[in-house]
Amino acid sequence: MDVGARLQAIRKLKGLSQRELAKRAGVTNSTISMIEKNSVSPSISSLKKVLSGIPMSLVEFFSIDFEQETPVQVVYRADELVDISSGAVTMKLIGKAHPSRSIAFLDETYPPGSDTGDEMLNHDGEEAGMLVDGRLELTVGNEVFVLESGDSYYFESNRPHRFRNPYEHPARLISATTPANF
Amino acid sequence: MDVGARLQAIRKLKGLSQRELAKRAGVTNSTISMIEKNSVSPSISSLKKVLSGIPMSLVEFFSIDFEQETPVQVVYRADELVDISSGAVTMKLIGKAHPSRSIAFLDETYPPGSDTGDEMLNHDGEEAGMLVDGRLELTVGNEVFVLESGDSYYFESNRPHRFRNPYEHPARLISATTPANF
DNA sequence: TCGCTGTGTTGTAAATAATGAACACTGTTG
DNA sequence: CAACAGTGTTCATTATTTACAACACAGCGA
Repeated sequence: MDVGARLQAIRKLKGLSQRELAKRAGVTNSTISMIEKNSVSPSISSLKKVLSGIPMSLVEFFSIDFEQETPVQVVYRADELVDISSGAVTMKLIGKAHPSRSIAFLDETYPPGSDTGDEMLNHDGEEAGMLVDGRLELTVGNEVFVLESGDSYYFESNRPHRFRNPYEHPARLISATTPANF
Repeated sequence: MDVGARLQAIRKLKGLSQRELAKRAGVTNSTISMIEKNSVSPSISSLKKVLSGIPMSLVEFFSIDFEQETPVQVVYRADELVDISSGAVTMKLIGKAHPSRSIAFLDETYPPGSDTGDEMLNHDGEEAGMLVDGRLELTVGNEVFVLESGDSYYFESNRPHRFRNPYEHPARLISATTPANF
């Protein structure tokens, strides 16, 4: 969805005219018009100024999702999960029919010897999980933990982290990440 | 945090020089320089073009949080979870030491005959969960489901929902809700 | 040392966006 | 109908941003 259509949709949702918004934002109505018609690409400062009249932040502006479809499916049977595995680790995603999920809820299985590798993620977000079977090694930052069945974790996704199973038995982990990066 | 500092921080995190990023993005190095020094306010299309060389979306760009989180507890042992039970249902919260959590990750146990009652939740958000033991009845809207071990669910929190265990054995559910309402 | 390659920082000219003042259109009101 | 207040659009001018090219500086190897 382009910037113009986005702005227009938001403006109309708020019940504002181009002139009204322009007045509140401290710009001219023609500016709003041009932006909405995509005949210009506004500068960050301009768009910020315009949005201040709503008011709305840049993040909100680009995040707003206008699709508000009613999610059809609620329950997913054990054999209905989407397999998004990469490598040895089995990852099954819950809620495949959900259009714009905000949680990535996974059922993960780490066979002996498996490893997610070192990830350096910068984006915002948090993740939590609980080990329901087996034993698993978790590294967050420069700390190494050994999770036993029933143990859990919670950390910021932007901290470098890694899961590894150096043990003899497979480990089963149920995890949740937000925002969903799948 | 301003746009210039933000771009510079991200660029350096990715280990790119101004020229390298400029080349990947299809702009000139001076553009990057000016933006980072805040001597200009780039247009949306320009910034988008620049970010495409990272690559990164506008949402991500404005969302990234550079605050170095104070190291908090990462791993929670099985006996360290916070019991937030109300009534017969046992609910244990993961990540008690986490200052401002965005996920409520719970280990829930429904004894035979237990029931969350009819909840009409107004708050926004989504929730997902997986049944790891027993059998549980889930009502969402006017639909009733019977979850077996390994089954899962995903729905919008604002839909009326209810969990109930009319069976003989306790049911264990692992769930995630966002945003966290605890 | 010199030359080279990388870095980021400037001028100046060309491209692009914002303003201010029109325009055309609609619905309302006397 | 005619005057009016509202809407969004368009155009010439002004202001801002971009590209291109040069510059200054730092590290490195012959």
